[in-house]
Amino acid sequence: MTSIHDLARETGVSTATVSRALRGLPRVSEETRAKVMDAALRLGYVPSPHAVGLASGGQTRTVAIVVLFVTRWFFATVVHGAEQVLRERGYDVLLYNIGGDPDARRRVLLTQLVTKRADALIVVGLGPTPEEVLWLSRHGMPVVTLGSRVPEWPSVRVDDDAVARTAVSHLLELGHRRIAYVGQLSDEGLDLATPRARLEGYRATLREAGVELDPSLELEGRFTLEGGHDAGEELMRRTDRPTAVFCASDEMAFGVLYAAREAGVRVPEELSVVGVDDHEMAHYVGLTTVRQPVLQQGRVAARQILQRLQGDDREYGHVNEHVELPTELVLRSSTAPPS
Amino acid sequence: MTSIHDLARETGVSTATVSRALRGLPRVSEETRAKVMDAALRLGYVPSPHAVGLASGGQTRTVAIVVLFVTRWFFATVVHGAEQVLRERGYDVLLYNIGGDPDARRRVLLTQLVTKRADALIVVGLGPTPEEVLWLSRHGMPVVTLGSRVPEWPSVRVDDDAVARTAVSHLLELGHRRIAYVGQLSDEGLDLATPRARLEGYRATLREAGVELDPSLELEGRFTLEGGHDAGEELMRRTDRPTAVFCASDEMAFGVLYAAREAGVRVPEELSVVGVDDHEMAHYVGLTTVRQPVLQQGRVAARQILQRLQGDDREYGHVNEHVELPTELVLRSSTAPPS
DNA sequence: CTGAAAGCGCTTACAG
DNA sequence: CTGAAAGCGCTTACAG
Repeated sequence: MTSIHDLARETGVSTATVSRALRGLPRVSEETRAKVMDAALRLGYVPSPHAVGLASGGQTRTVAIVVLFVTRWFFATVVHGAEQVLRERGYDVLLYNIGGDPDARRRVLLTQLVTKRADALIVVGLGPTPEEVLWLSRHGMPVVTLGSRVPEWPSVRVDDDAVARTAVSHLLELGHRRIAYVGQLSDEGLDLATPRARLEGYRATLREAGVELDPSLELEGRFTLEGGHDAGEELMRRTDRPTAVFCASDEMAFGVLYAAREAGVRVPEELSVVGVDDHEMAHYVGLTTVRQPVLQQGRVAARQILQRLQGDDREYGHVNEHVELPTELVLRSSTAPPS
Repeated sequence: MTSIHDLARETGVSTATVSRALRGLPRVSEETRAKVMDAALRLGYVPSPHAVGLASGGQTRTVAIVVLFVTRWFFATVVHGAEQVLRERGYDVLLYNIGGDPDARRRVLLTQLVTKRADALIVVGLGPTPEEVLWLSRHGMPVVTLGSRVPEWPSVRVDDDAVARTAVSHLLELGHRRIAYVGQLSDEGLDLATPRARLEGYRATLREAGVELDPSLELEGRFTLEGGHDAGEELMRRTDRPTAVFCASDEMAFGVLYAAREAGVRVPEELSVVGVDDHEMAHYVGLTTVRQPVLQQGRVAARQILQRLQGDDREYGHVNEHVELPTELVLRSSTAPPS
């Protein structure tokens, strides 16, 4: 591989001058610059990021994104949004998909990342533990969280409590009293802020409306289509079937809808279903849902990181430390008053 | 940040010994090793990847994956499979989502990657141009392609021609003669191998069955749900509606199914629909489809890269240069003989 | 088993 | 405008 020395030899100047010329620094004569650029092109010169990084203080121009499951619509969309903004600004994206494995989480967050392979980190969907906050802070890693919030770091999210309240209130207003919840009940050692907040929001809204909580109406849906379908089947089998279901994600809601159809339970006449996200498919299946801006959350998180890294408030305006994006109830044909 | 020098001073040995001790190299006394390890832990030592890379010949332990759209099920799943295998072996994944933008493609493939930020590259869904092959080869970048094939590099894929033949033959055998195609017709400057191969397969199968090709039956579906829906609507409006549709992806097929439902066209009585992928949702909507192993393609591509990078055939067995994974027709309720 | 020294490919004051 | 030289944080023969 051709190095800066080859260019120096080729053009008859010093490596220092080559370096300046290549990077467009001032105080290089146009003639010299042209000679150097030409040689670089001819010899197919490409700088070594390792050498550049070492010599100029360790920047990698890389941002790591840690997600739970790239294959879920929410996460894939967030990554898409963040990657786009970061790449525009010349940053590369290192993707870590921890896939619900607590070990992987530990390895990535507590070992891998601190290895200085990225300048900053976007954590999506995980509520960082105090240990993680301490460790990453100690190693000087700038972090923004997406979908959860800790006081130490900037964050982007929607108000998951409000999301649940919106959905459940809608069902209550329609006259439902037996309302099931399909979400994620067990954490499996991961700290997942979102499922917990939505479950709490569901419970609180019912309680405040004077509806007694029924633990048998809280089902595990694993935040997947299949999990939602399993939960739906379970619900359809019951003699005291609820009249409505609040699903903490659209993908789970789709599963419930399919289970209902298979069981011959009509939606919305016999069962109302509401989801969260406004997944691209929600429109087509007529799912009432609480829409959240997903792509935008990814973009905002990326901007917060860039601001932190480059400190240019001018370009992005003032980015709040804790950004909370609005959500909105989208009425479609999967909800109606109980018959 | 604490460096190898701090550890050397702290433990009273040379940096050379510290380096050996840290990396578990032989010829270090147990006592010394323990002292060094202890100091490293106490001082929170983390090696600088830049320094390591520079000193030991430029390896980054990073593999780049270039995809078209992370948000599409196929790509997200491939990334998931590849990332998992790579991370297990200690490699990080750099994700480039070029999003159908030819400029982004140029910038990433022809500029960014060659910058030595990754040891190797997995290209997903793009048919590399001769220029790209030449350029990346010249820069010594190991590449494997997924979903396309060039003679110069290993590849993993399914036989897209056979995929289309399977789907269309199924429809022909059911007795259909007017069979539409929904896929991607225009390339927009990207070289997409898959859409082209499926379209050609569709045409060839019809031709060989003696069915005259009707250009008005080839519709643009952009490989998205919405694109499929648009194409579906267009088809439903026609007076000479086809009796069957072959969609080059399940997501487009879902769109067609929704369009049919909205138009009151019954599936499969009045319209047969077959897709490609076996998307997780296909089962629930009863879509007949040609299943391809998606996760596995990602895993195999990762293994091919690792083999190339580490040259250990033992662990992975012999990995063929060009791997073609089998596909299979999955019969469900969206296809039937024309009425 | 351990150390001194060169070297990886750049950048960056400091002189001139 | 340009160059000599030190330095970034490691690894790696080479001696001992």
